[in-house]
Amino acid sequence: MEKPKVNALIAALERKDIMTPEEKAALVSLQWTRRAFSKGDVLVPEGTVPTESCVLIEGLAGRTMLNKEGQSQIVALHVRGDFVDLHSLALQVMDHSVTALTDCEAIFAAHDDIRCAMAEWPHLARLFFTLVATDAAVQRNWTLNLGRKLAEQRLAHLLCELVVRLEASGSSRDDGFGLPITQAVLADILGLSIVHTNRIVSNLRRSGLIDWREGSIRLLDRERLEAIADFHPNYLNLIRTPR
Amino acid sequence: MEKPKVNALIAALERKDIMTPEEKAALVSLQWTRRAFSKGDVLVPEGTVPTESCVLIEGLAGRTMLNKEGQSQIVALHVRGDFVDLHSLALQVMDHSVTALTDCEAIFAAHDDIRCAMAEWPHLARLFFTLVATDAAVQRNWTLNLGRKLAEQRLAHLLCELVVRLEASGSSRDDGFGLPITQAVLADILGLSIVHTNRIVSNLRRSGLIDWREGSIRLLDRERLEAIADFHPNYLNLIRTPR
DNA sequence: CGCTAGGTTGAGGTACGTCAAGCTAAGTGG
DNA sequence: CCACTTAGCTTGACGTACCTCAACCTAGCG
Repeated sequence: MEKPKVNALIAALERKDIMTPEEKAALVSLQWTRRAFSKGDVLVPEGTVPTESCVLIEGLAGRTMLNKEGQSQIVALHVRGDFVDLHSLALQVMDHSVTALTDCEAIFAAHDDIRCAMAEWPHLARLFFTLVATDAAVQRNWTLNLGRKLAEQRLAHLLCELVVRLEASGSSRDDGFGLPITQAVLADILGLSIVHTNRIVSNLRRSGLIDWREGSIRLLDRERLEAIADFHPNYLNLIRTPR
Repeated sequence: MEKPKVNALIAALERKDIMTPEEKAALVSLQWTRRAFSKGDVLVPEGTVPTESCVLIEGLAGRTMLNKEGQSQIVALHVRGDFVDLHSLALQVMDHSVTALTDCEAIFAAHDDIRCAMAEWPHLARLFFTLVATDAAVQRNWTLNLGRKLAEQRLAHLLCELVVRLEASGSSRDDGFGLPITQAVLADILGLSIVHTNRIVSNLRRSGLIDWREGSIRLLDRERLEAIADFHPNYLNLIRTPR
């Protein structure tokens, strides 16, 4: 595994706290395997018991769950640098799948190796702990969005969150980023029907708040979007601090 | 701090994996402070930066978030034995409050002490990691419920989840448990209005599925409730296994 | 006895879902 | 080059799950 790939993870961790050279070396020296996925592929299938965890190096991935009628809900999104499947280190059978929403690249390391590194480097372990705690904080916000916000607020919140996360990972410039997904996928993220999703996207377009075409979106007025969404980025834990 | 209080936490951890006597001793030897809270009190306030974490010893606590109109959503519940505020070890400013939904008792330990114990006992650290990962798994399920399930299914799912968690913590017998909360609080958990919450509670009552009065609820037909909710307890990670 | 918190019910409104049709752009085969 | 198909987007009409407002009821309590 060439080093540049692992750098996306190291950069993500260094957004949380400064790392020692030894901690970085420990990460680099893990036996990483790189795999490429096409849009629609499954990175981690439901029902399996993973023995390795993966870091997303490129693309957009989603955690997909189904209700009993077969409707799907994407309960979480992952971007470049996210340690997507750190959870599986602690959990057993996957109760959902991780799927590629766009073409993706990911690197995988064995659970045993990760556990060894965590035992040897307690501060590294705390950084991993921070990643899982941050994921949980994002998940709580999504819960609030689905429980107590209108469709348009939900969409605005999603876009505000994504642009901040993508800026942090170096995948957004000028309030814009690649978003090559269909409105059907967006509907599954927002917990809406396709038709209603289309209508609120149109609303934001007509209000001059977003420009979304050919797989790229630009937020034309972040201040107003953040006001609509009641977006406060604290929960993303992007401030570097001793942990 | 007398030992019996810490035992609720040790019991919760031992539901995940066997612990060594040394690990238990390390937990017991932490400087725990016990505090009692009345219904409605705040255990951990929004906007603060906690320097200690708490374990719930008795009662029901909720994580409460607000939308900009001031409507509240309870995004997570905690029962006896839950390490409620382990997250704050890794995070900074609280973006929500933890409140007592019933009278509660909790024990608090300093972050620094917990970090020391985790550095010294890597397996203990992995168990804490498992707790946070499990919380996140529960949160993903709530996201699915709010996004893609009808009100009655949501309520059924909540009750099925609660009875399993309370059985595990020894607070439920014969499919019943104490639930001394108002329907207004239940509405904030389910993301519904009070009126509609009342209607679906009445539905489940009339269908002979639940008996809820005087602060106690009994699930009269768990099989049918689980079918309505599409409830599969795997995600609660209650199987003891090496972690 | 009046007050209050909580539960219950009805009537009407709204944010969303469902169904259906038509549109466009890209790809495919002749 | 043109039919033809298909995926995705868009719009209209209508249905429904849930919300809001309002009234009333009950039990507990000072």
